Amino acid sequence: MKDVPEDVPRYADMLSAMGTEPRLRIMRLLLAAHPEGMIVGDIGDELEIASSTLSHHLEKLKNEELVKVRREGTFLWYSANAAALQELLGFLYAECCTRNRAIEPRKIVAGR
Amino acid sequence: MKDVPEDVPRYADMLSAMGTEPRLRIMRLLLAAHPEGMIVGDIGDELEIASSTLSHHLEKLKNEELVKVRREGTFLWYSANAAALQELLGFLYAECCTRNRAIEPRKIVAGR
DNA sequence: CTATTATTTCGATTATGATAGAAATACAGA
DNA sequence: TCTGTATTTCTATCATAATCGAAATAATAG
Repeated sequence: MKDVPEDVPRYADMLSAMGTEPRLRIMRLLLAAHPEGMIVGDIGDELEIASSTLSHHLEKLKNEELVKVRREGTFLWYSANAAALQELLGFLYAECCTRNRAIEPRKIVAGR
Repeated sequence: MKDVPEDVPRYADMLSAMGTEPRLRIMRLLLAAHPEGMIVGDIGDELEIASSTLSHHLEKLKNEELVKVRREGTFLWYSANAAALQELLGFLYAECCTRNRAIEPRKIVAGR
């Protein structure tokens, strides 16, 4: 398992995209509604975010591949990209403890 | 399992703290060196970060409880806070799919 | 106390991001 | 085509963050 330094900026951007209160709320909401997701208007209603601001946040999450979009008529359905999230967590722990094997990576990753 | 909206800002700050290239590199380095961690000077040498800049980044990671510090003589040893990371991941997925149980949360969390 | 090394704080500059109102675009239906 | 609703883009403002050199502090050894 080698280091992949070229991926660091990409994963940093993903973390950063989730690193604000409104966007983290959006991600949690979409995860709760996984896998169908929600339409933009309902997200905005539930989180009370102005439409232009919400659009800006959704664009960022989309750019970082944290959410996916599909159109259905006049509605856009946004949903969490579970595979990308999984990748991100894998990357974070990829080298865990490689300099000292006292603790198993799974022990940290797996959680409850 | 209830929603805990008051925790959102805290976890957003944790994600944001890891959401820059230099700090994500620091976290990965400290995870690789887990659980002893590394001294500031060695982190700076390995990542080629100016000492004042590095200090700034370490302070932020420490404020968000992502790293722990202990002093040993004139050296400061920084190490990853594995428990805090675990909490963060747990929070992210806490409500996964609660609006539709088609997918098991573990399936997304567990990874390889 | 002095010298030396490790680390942080100060101060200033530059860049990036969050926000939202108003205007523009996309789609569906009559 | 005209209308109404959903969503995005435009434009501007304000706040926060990254960076680093220089000076300051912390700890140890002599």
